[in-house]
Amino acid sequence: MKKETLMITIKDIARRAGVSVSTASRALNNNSRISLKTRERIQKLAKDLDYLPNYTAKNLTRGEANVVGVIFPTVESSSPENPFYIDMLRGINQSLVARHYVLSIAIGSRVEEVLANVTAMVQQAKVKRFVLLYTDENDPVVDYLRRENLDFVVIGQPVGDLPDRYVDNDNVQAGRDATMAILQNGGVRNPLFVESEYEWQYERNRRMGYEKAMAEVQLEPLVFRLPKRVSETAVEVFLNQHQEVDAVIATDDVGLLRFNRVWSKIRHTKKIPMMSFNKSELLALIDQDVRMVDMRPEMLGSRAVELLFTDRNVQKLIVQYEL
Amino acid sequence: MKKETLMITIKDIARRAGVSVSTASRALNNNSRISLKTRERIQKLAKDLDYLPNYTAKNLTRGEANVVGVIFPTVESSSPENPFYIDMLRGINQSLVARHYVLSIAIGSRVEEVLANVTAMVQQAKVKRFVLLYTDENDPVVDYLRRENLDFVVIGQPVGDLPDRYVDNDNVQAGRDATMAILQNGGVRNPLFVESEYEWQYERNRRMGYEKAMAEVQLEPLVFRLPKRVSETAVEVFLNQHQEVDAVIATDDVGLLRFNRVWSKIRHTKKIPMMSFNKSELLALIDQDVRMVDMRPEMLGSRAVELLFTDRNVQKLIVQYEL
DNA sequence: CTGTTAGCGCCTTCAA
DNA sequence: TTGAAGGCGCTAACAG
Repeated sequence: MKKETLMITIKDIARRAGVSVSTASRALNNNSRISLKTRERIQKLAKDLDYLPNYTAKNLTRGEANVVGVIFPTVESSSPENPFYIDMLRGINQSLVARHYVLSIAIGSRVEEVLANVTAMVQQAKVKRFVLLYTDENDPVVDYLRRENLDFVVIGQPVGDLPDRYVDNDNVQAGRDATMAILQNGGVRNPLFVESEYEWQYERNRRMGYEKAMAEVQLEPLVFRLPKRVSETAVEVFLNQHQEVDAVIATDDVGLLRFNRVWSKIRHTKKIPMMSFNKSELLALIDQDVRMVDMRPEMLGSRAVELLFTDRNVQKLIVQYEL
Repeated sequence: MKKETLMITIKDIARRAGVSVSTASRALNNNSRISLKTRERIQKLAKDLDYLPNYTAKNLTRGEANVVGVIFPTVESSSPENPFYIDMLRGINQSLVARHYVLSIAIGSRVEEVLANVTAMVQQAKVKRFVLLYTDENDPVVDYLRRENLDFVVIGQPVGDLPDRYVDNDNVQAGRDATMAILQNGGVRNPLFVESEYEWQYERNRRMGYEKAMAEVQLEPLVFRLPKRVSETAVEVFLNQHQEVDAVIATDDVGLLRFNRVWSKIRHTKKIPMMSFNKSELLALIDQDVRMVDMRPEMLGSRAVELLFTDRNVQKLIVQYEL
């Protein structure tokens, strides 16, 4: 083993402070059994000596690593190709650094890979806490976490009525607010709601909000689900049948982009208000008046970590979006 | 400390095998000082008992964590909002899992955050190996890694002529091949090269390849740099001045999308061959015959890890792209 | 309130 | 070729 150049341990602290190692340890951990005076003295000394605890040693005695595992969806189950994920990572990491924890990730192209990854983390690296960046029904990974009684928090509302803890936006409310906002534009009476073919939970919720808003103002809701294949015809047919559409709310940027492609082709003169969720540089590519609801992915990430370190009876946290 | 339900240690193995702990340890590490016979016997026993080494303990004695830190660019220095990164992560992780290593990430919105993140990893978590997902001149993070003599590999060719080890595609060759391929389309004589405003190293290289190819076939190269602001006018002006353009090679998908937006507006009848680097679902949004060069980000990731675990005099690895 | 002692799981020098 | 003993840095049970 290559010797560290210089590395201050509690031993050094103990010696220099003229106390035993255990006292030093307790003082550094702010144990109330040590007199406040010596605690402060030792903590100051530690700071002066630039003491940094060795977490690999701590982990050994704790039986848990100072690591939170972040689990990515596979390509099939979701779309990890989404910038949203990077933002969430940044938020997660920010909260972790503050707690002297480290972010580790589990990622793979198939569920089995991911599961193997997670079990390795648990069994060999002693990771006990996880953040899931997706929800999926009958997910073997979640099954495993539950079975092993590990701590985990999901980002995004779980589909069933499961007891898992989660962090999410209030997507129903967001859908409603977005609709109301777009109706502020003078004369808008027929905003179209565009959703993807995947029926994500958040899409369902945003649509509910949309429908709620439309009901409130006594307008007829109109929903279009983008077809699986990226083809123009379906959209074109729909738009021809619905000449009345005078605004659009899409569940995400790519959806709006797909829609706009057809719109600008067959209605190229006409500008209408458009709305999307999540800010994205892609929206700059749309030659329309686009507004967006920022779901604040960073905040979702950092709140997830907070929830993870709260006692287990706190079930969920809602993150406020920004219009 | 919560007691583990059941956890087999080398002690158990040693006892059941009737040998001492040190022999068990050595046998499991395939130390040649132990007779092949007992080595095999003990390894078999370990497997039968589902023995898994405790890496937090190993790490303590090794003085190094079984962790590789993956460092993300900040938003300013690059664009982490790129799906490319997720693919690289997947590749990196795949190689790491095989080595019983874990992937940790350092990410932040400002360089200082990232640097703090990295130093914490080094000092407190004993991480000694890193993969950088970006290159930047005068990067304090790289400075730190060099100064501390830590092992790191960069993905993407470093700008200066620095001694850092890196993994990259042969972008010059890729640019040449892409150009040659597009020239195969009957009648193409004036393929335009579209690059971003950022002057990334890989763009420069691809352009070099493009210019090389054009020189070889004695055609006049034509390069357009997208303006910073997402505005149509510059592109439009350029296209009006260059009616001859009959094919496009863009350095990335968003660039092609931006270009195509104008193209389809002012030349909407005309279809031309287009080419982009990196596969991307966004390209499906272009109503043209688009081909792409797959730079194989997963492979870049996994090769980076291999390089990281090779002795330091191997300087670089080139990953083959796919046309 | 503080010190002594043992131990977490594994590795490695030293001795046989 | 193997074993005994000590140690990595830190924590915790038990004394005093």
